[in-house]
Amino acid sequence: MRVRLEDVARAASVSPKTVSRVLNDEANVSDATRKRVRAAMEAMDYRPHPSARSLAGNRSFLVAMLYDNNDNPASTYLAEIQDGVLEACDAHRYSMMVRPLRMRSDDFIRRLDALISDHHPDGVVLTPPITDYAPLLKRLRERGVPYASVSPQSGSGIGVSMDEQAAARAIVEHLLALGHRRIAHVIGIADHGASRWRLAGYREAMAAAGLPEDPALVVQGAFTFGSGVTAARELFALKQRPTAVFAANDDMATGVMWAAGEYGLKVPHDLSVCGFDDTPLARQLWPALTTIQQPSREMGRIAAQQLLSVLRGRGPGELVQVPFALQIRGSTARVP
Amino acid sequence: MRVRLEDVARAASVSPKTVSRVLNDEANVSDATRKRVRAAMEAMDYRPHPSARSLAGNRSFLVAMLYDNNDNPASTYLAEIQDGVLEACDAHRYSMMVRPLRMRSDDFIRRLDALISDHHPDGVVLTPPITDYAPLLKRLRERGVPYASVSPQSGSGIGVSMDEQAAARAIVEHLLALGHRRIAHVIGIADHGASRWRLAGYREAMAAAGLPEDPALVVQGAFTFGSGVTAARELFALKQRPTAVFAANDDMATGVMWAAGEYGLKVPHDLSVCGFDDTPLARQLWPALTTIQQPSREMGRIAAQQLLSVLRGRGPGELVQVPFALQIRGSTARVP
DNA sequence: AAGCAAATTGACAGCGCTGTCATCCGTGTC
DNA sequence: GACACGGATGACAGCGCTGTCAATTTGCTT
Repeated sequence: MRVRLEDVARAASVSPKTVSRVLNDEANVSDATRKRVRAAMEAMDYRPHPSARSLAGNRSFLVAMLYDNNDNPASTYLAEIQDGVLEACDAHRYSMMVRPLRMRSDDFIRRLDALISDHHPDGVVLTPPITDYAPLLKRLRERGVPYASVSPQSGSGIGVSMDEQAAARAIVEHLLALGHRRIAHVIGIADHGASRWRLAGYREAMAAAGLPEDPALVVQGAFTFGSGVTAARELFALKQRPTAVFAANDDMATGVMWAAGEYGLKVPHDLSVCGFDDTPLARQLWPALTTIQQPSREMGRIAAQQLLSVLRGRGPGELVQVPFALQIRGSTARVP
Repeated sequence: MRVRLEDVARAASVSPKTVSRVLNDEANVSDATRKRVRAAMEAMDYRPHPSARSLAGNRSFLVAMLYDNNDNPASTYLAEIQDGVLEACDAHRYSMMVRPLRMRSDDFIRRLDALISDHHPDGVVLTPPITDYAPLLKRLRERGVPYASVSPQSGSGIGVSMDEQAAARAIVEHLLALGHRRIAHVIGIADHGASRWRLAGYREAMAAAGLPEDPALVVQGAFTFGSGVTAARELFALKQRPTAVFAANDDMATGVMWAAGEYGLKVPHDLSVCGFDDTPLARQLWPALTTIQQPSREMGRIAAQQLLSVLRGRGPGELVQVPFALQIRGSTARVP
């Protein structure tokens, strides 16, 4: 039937324990033995039984990816993160499970506890916006579950982040360089780190250009297409319309472009628009959207890699900074 | 430390085996005993150790959801299915893992085998378009892994489906009722069941209205926003423009609306547009999109429930048909 | 060549649960 | 009242692996 560790041991003329050592990359196995065992495993197509490993070794080889399904970011973004996490887990033969958690709900902690008790993940990957939810982090530490975060607001811990503020600054500087002065900003959901950083970058660039902030040009959105449309209508109703709009994400930027169409404004001739994220949509629009490319998939992978590094006893892990890329496309042009 | 089955047994003054019986809802336990054991489990907040259960019982309590990451449908759709599957699995304390598989790739079967050998799922949920990939189904049967499908092309097996052809017919009939005669259709990716059914429904409705098919009005798309834009430009370039466009999904319909804006066509005044899926986007557009509501989340849940019914020995499972709902919104109006 | 520490290997128990099979008990039958 | 029978319960081994610790071998040193 199934090939067991014992069978490999017999084939390689060593004890089961030695095969176990090779399987787990432990020290104190001679090169010759290691090679022999590896060959036997290969030849027999041996697959360790995860439950047996887990039961005996008191570890699950399981990583849980947690996300907020209350007001979570675009599903595209999460799907890409998930892909990256999965890729990293696969590489080390860890399995991955995804778990939605309702951040604002009362039984958040109880559900977290249930997750841990029921599935025993060796570690978890946190995605925005739950990367900074204090009760969550506290409980994870109490229960001794290591975690890595994608774009945490606090610059500490392990995981991956991108300098979103610098990216936002860069995109606004791009608009400034095109001669724009009345540049509007559509903010994302209030307490998300992404919203804060992008707003901060906008302000920083405007201030550096010596432009006083005009409160009328900074409007609240909610990361959705619809909120972009609404925000844009508000901006277009102004006596002094902006000549450029920087929306905190691509979905809202698309909404702004949509609203521009309604008002008979041609993009980019009458209005420059830019977003943030470089979703697939950004390239499909016409004109294509100037935006910031955020390597979501890779960020997922890196976060998981850092976590795995800890789980596998390969060093403490770190907070890796990934570079952003300003994608200049057709939706931005010189000021009319 | 951890509460084990043995501890519960002691508390309830029964043997471990009896607790095991209660845990697994087995027969031959008296009501009194069952109640007593349940109470003890509750009181001690007992959580069975999944690996131990799995090892001893030779089952994993794991469901794998397979999807194609080659040309998969919108990530929103998959995310919703995933949510539904997860919900059903949670309800029965099964865990779920997601696995992307590249349908066209050479090592498809090898990867599938690896998945099974490495993780031992008790069953799998198949999502479009891999619901009908013959080599996959064959291998699953060979290895004795039960599966349930979401919207399989063949009307057999267990899982969930929706009468997409009837839905497409209904939406085209809606356009016909509004007086439209030159109705165009934008097809989805060629070999997907969704594309075929929706096209068939379109044809059926047109034929029933006595309208001969005009090949120029049926253009190929690829389920993406961009392909919708391209297809629409093609249609708008026609000497005799359509007065209505039925796109095979909302993303493409959005592309059509976008292109209409480019051409100075007002929706719905100059052009009616409708889609299929009722993605969140459909409601956010202005005008909001007339479309078919497909309960993706629920479909995921139902497919998983059918699978679980088999896994838990609760009957053979069936192919459940869910109803669709025609959502009439602002994007369709009487013919000009 | 003896002596010693370090590297390598193996024996064995046990992780927490379930399958198998034996035992026990209450009920109905004649 | 003896017997059969089915339902309820328990004893015990073992799922496939790893932790612990002891045994053995190797490589140096003097």
